[in-house]
Amino acid sequence: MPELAEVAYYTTRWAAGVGQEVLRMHTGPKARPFRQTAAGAFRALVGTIYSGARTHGKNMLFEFAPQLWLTGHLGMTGELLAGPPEHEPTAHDHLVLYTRESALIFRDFRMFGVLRLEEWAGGPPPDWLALPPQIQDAGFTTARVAEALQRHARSPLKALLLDQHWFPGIGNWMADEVCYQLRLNPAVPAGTVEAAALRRVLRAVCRKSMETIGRDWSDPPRSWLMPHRWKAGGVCPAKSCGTALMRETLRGRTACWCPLCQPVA
DNA sequence: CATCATGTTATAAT
DNA sequence: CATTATAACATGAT
Repeated sequence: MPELAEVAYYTTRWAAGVGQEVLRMHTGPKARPFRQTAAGAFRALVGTIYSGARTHGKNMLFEFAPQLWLTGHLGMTGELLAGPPEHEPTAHDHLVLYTRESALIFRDFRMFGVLRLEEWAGGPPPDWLALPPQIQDAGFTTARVAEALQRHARSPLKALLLDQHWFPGIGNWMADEVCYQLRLNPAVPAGTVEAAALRRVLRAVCRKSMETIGRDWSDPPRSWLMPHRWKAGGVCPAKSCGTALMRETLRGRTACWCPLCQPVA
């Protein structure tokens, strides 16, 4: 499920444990969520203080003082929850951190998500700091967008938008949304796209998503493609359009677009 | 039973 | 080497 704003929202659910000591923890029996850091290593979190979270695209960083950092992402079906201190882990709760007042839960039935633990003093670990500029950041310049478009000139626009190195946090529905708002077919070659316009739409979509979904899971505007793209019989929300939306597999993912507003060129 | 799912990554092909 | 395309991963819903 999670893209930029969904990931941001999920991390806020762990705010229930901020400032509290980890009294005990639970790791589930499945190895896959722990393919990068062995499950046993997470015992080191017991006795630390959970001091807060931040996100970068779909990546999450949680600080446990002193100098332990829990990182990872939610894959396709991951989510974070806060439960009562007596929470009984379900089959899909791969990590549960218990504080005096709450249980911080990492749940992911499909297990494409991953959890890592890093020890680093004096701030976030180097691999976190080395992540590329986020779309919301000042460093996300038109020149950078232009470089991405040029280097992947023959790639379909939507496929490039899913590249986390260039467009951190963009996932399937956001990529479709950006194409829709640009009135460009998802399959147009990236090399034909105007960088400044793409940057403007990307930033607008990210900002509004964070203000709605990211803040309280409220709905993005009805004028967006997003609320219509999966509905059976979904139609283009543009005024005086109403055309049936198209769906087709592009580079292994389902793309959705309006054939009238986003013609194939 | 077959198909599909809001993601990432290794590997193959150009 | 750089870029583009595909398959695999694991599980549940339809």
